[in-house]
Amino acid sequence: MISKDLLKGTLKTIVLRLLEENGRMYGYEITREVERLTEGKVQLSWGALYPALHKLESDHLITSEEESIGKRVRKYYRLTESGTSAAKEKVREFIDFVTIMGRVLDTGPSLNLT
Amino acid sequence: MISKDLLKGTLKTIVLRLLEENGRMYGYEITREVERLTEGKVQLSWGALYPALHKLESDHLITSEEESIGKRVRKYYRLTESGTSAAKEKVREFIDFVTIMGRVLDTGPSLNLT
DNA sequence: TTGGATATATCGGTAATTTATATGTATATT
DNA sequence: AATATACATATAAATTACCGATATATCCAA
Repeated sequence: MISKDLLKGTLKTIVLRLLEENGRMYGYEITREVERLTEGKVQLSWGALYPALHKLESDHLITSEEESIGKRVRKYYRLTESGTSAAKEKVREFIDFVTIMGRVLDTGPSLNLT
Repeated sequence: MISKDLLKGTLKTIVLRLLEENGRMYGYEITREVERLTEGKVQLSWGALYPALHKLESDHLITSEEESIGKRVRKYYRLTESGTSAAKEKVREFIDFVTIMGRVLDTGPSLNLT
């Protein structure tokens, strides 16, 4: 299990990057995919994810389209153009962060940036 | 300038690791050292640092000794035994975090862990 | 003598997140 | 047939780390 404190501030980065990678996804699917990729070490909470998706949408970084699955409604999200830029920027930001932290923590060869 | 959101949760890791590296340091010195190491890209705030130091002390991870510099009092901190373990653990935790995030963000060769 | 660097400290407010709760459908188990 | 679990979205209250501002005081150089 990854420290929740460290995960703070990474939610939007994760969402944007997954959407960039997969084209379109719905909320529940995003949490599943994160669990799969992290072997259960990261579990997004509904209480954080859905408000984050709403925020990204109101900021016009993603758009949604509802789809009916039987009687259930599923809400698919995809990146807008500015969302795509935002995704790239966020990932770059994260890499910068790790680079700098590696210097501060002097982690040596265990963390190599190219 | 590194995103403040991302920096959340890293303060104690930074403090513990710097103390591990340098033996003993005082608060002001810690902020200076972080600024130096990050070329100004990370600036710890007093409002975060001092409470964090107090917390670490009350958790017995660090101890303090006051030293008089002229009429000024300077408060040096150093790791306790459990603080030394905590420092190693925190750094390990951070590396785990980065490893997992690299997988989620699929950052490719720009972020290599060994 | 005035400003900037040194040095520690507290406090109000903010914002992201957690935990809990709500609602309803679909499917598998017993 | 009943029950539990997975699917699926959503909100609200409480928590908590952190930022920005403020306070206090010394030292030193221009």
